[in-house]
Amino acid sequence: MQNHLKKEIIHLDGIDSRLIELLYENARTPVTELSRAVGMTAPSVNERLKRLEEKGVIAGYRIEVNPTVLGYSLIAIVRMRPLPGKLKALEALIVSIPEFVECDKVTGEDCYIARLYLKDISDLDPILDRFSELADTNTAIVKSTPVKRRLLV
Amino acid sequence: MQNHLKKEIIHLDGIDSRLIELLYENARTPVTELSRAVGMTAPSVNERLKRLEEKGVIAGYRIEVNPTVLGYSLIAIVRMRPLPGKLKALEALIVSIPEFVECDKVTGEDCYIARLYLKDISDLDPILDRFSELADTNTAIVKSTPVKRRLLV
DNA sequence: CCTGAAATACTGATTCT
DNA sequence: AGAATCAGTATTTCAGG
Repeated sequence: MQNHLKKEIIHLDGIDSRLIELLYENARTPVTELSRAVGMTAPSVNERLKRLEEKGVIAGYRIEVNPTVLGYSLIAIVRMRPLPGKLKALEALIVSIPEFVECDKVTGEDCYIARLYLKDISDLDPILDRFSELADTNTAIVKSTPVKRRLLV
Repeated sequence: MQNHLKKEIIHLDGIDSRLIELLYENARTPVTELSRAVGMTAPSVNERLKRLEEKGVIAGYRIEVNPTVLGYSLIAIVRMRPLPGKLKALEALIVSIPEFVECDKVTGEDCYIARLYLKDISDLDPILDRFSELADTNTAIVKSTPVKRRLLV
């Protein structure tokens, strides 16, 4: 017997996949337009969306904000290895700085890998200085993004 | 005279910021509801949204899909350094594999940093094997995500 | 999953400040 | 220029099958 605690995997049919694709392109697409695209009525599509939300496939509807337009012209990837006893403090500091827009805790030598948005390269050092007592850091500047965050499948 | 080619920085007032916040929480919020939240009429809010789209602040409306529910229970961060003469081929291979949902080209020793979704740890080696002639790779498994991709500001 | 109808939301032209 | 009002369409959301 399989483990049914939290491990149920959802399988999407062709119509669900298409709906997800369409909504990834434009999450504000009206249900009536979606329904035309998949050859169904609006209430049916609405039900499917509700189901996809309930099952957790659709975790949310978000806007994508372009940080460049707001003056954040640089992205850095910062890897951090906490100094002895500083792990909790390190993580708390990362979380508290809004310019860190994402951070993963990982296996291996580096403990944290974070994505940092900057208005200017001169903003980098003041931020990294705040970590000098907490971690060894290694910073790489993003030159381009060959794959922009995309939908799996 | 300032440079007006591509470098104009947009400044948001309080209402724009609030609209962006609300739409980040739920990009399908009806304009009428947004208008109630910010104390304006629906057409005014609609104009603001159009302006934010035109200026490029709002780059798009997306859904957030939960990969775990679809069976992708592991995330890996893969750093890659191309072997001599293999840079183009390496980038092309990364782009061609849908499980790489994001990839940045960066300064420093590692040339690429990519995010890889996996159904199972046993799927890792077959994918990395495809890179054996193209790059030295370094893989870290994500244990947790202290900061989930969030809005700047 | 569909039909049909009621409630709600969107869109634009126009006016006002 | 940006915001309000109002009227005409379009969309969403239930009911019932």
